[in-house]
Formats: sequence, C-alpha cells, structure tokens
Amino acid sequence: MLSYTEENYLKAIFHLSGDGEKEVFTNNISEMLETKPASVTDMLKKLAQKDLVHYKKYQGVTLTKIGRSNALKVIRKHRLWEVFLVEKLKFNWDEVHEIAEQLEHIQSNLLIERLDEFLGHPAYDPHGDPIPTVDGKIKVKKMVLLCDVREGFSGEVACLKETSSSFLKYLDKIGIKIGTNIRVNHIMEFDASMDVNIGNSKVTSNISNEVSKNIFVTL
Amino acid sequence: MLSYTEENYLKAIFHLSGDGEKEVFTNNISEMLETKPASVTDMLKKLAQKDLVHYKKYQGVTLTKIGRSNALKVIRKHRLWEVFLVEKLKFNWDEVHEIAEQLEHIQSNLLIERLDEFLGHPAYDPHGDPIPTVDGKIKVKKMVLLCDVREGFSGEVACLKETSSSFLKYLDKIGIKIGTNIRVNHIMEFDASMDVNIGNSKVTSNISNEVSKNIFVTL
DNA sequence: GAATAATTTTAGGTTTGTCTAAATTTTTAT
DNA sequence: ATAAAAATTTAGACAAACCTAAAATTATTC
Repeated sequence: MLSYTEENYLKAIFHLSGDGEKEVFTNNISEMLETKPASVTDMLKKLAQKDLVHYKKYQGVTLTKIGRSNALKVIRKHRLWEVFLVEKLKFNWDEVHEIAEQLEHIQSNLLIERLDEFLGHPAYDPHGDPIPTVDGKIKVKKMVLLCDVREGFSGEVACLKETSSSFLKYLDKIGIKIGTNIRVNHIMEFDASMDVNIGNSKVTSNISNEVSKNIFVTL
Repeated sequence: MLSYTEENYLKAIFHLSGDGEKEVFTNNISEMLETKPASVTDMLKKLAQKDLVHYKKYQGVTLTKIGRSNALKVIRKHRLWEVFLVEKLKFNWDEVHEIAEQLEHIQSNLLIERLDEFLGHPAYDPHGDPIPTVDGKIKVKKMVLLCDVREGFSGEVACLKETSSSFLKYLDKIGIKIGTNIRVNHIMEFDASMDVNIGNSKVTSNISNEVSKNIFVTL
C-alpha cells in the first residue's frame, strides 16, 4: 500500500518523463511538487528501495514496471473523477483539477470500477487526456499541436497540453472545447499568431502562438 | 484547516458523546480509533489548544461550538457519500462504510453541495441515519428500539444502531431494510427474543434480543 | 584542463501522529 | 479510610515527509 505522497511522486515522475519515455531529474520533480530537492532525494531512495523506480545517484530516475503501473492507476482514478465532476456534478472543466487531486488517492478497486461503469467507460477526460484502462493501457491518439498545422488546413481539438484554470477560461471565452473544429486561415510571420475559424463561426479569431502551442488537434 | 486525523477525533467524540450530550473519556476514544490512550491525550491537548474541545485533565472532553460544527460537517459528507455509493454506484449497504471513511475527508464545499443536489437532497443515509444540513442541523425522528415495542404493536424500521457488515448482511437475509414494517407478535420470556412479521410476509420469524436491541422503529 | 556554475546529495533538525514505560490521579472495594 | 485497581497523563522515542546548510558530484566555460 502506497502513501498519498508516494503516489504523487510516481505520478509526477510519469508525467515528467513524457509517459515513461525519458529520465527525470531531481530538480524537475522538486519543481513540480513544490518541495526542495533534498526532500526529493530522500523520497527517491525510498521509492528505489520499494522497487518502484530505477535510481542511481546523480543520474536521474525512471519508473519500474511496478512503479509505472501504480502511476497509471492513480492517473486513471484522477481522470475518471474529473469526468464524474464535469458530467454528473456540472463542474466547469477549469474547476475539477484540485478536487480530483484529492479523489485520486481514495483506495478501492471496486469503487473505481463501479464509477467507470456509471460513467459509461469514458475513454477521455474533460481535457481530452486518455483514461488508462484497468490493466494500464493508454489509447494514444495521433495528434499534432495546432501551431504545427499549415495554412488552409483544419483539425479537431483533441487534447490540451496546458490545463491551468486561466487557460481553460480563455478557451471557454473564445468558444473552444474538446471536439471543436478549427481551421487555420493565416499564420503571421511576425509572432506566429494565427487567424482561425472556430467551430462553425464565419468570424475569424486571432490566437497567439502561446495558445496554439498548447492545443492538440487531430487532422 | 483540520487534518484528516483531527477530523476523525472530532467525529469520534461526537458519536461517543451521544451527539454532543455527554462527556467523553480518553479510553473510549482510544478504543474507537484503535490508538493508545497516551496518543489520545496528546491529541486532546492539541484540539483544546485549537478551541475545538473543552478539556480538563482526567475530567473528559466535550466539543466546543466550533468542534461540533466541524464534526457535523464531516458526518454530513460521510453520509452523503454513502447515499451516492448505494444509490448511484449500486453498492450494498454493508460495503460503503470504509470507502465513505475516506471520502468524508475530501475538502471542497462546492463539491459536497453539488453532490447533495445531485442526490436530490436526501435526509437520511442508507442506514437510516439523518444527514446534517449545511448549517449543522439534524432532523431527529421520534424512534424506539424494536426491543421496547410491546406485543401486538408494529413499527417501521427507521434506523440501525449497529451497522457492522455482518449485521447488515443478516438483515438482508431476513428481509429487513429501512422502511420495512415489523409487527411484534410475541416476546419470549426466557431470552427476550421476538416472533415478528416482516413486511407483508405471513410467515413468523424469530429474532433475538441482540438483534431487536439494534433496530430503531417509528410507531 | 582548470575553474566556475549548476545540480544533487548528505547531515542534522522539525512537525505530526503514533508508541512504550513509568508516574500520577481518580475510582472502587474492603 | 485506606489499599488496590483502573484510568489518565507525562516522558522519551520513532517513522514519515519535510526543511536548511554544507559537501559532493557533474556540467560548462574560458
């Protein structure tokens, strides 16, 4: 049985490693979890001892099989609870993160499977992130960042890279949600901002590169 | 902001005091929370310092206004989550306690008010216990223990004193749930067991005094 | 290839909530 | 009323997860 804190470390390592691809370093984790590097070192030793991470002094960490499977379990719970909050309790997509951060640590396999069923086995959370299956598989969609879409092409919003409340509120305001179609009409050479059509709207909106770098679309 | 542990102590004191009526003693708390009396003393000092309990060495504790209100908030959350688990996720009434013990500590007023709304503002949890309102009021039903019902009279099951899994499973088996009508036909002088009719059944069942002492009915 | 900078680890300390063992207070029983 | 029993508190320790400050390692730069 992992502690609340151990689960958070595993989750952070998973995310920072790009879903388990690369190595992760002490300072990255310390920044993400808002703790000091010294504390991270302490915890990495502990996780290594429990066989949850591969860790060599000064050389960064990666998750073991067991560590990865535990991280995915927590992420599954987090995303299912987010769906519940938005679909059933009518929360806005920018309000659910903090609550799901707590709910993801509730221990009960039966609970999470019943919740999954109750929600109709959703594949994606409200921000478009895939929900891992019970056995730790993730459906990866073929997506590109909106900023990489060429002029004249269009795509469907699939997932967000950034999910801060302020970003989500901005997207709400300009009418972008998961599934919205976006057509790229023109890209400014100067600042890489884009003139786009959002949804069925005939009106052209301009979105900054900072924004288009944080939206994934399927073509 | 109270810790998980502090909330559990307040809740335990509330329950042990008979909803805030009597004083509670160190050993009672220690037994309920499965900790040693010395640990309880430590915590009582801390709670007293935070003005959550009235505490005098060797003389027992009672909750302050603030302590009581916090205890009721936790109990409200616990019981609302129990309703959710039974009504929405199809849990059996004997399976929900442990999960609700965890869920009751999730911090978010908005969450609990949305949940309350989602569930249709229930007044009682699956075991018949009243759900405190946001402002800490509890609806007290006029109830008597089934063992105090006289021969020839009948009552409706309103609430259970004991809510252990084994007791709830036994009640399931003999067909007793909240709302079931029970008619007392005969009381054995020897062991105070009762011959009763459960629901609309014409068959007479015999239930022990141990059982009838743990069922509250309204007449 | 040194010297400096950045990163990471070690050493030692804090807080929260727990424990054991010993001391104190209260209650009960003779 | 006093001795024995029961309940409670104090004293001192421990584990988890964090901290600061100093030391060690790795990376970068001239």
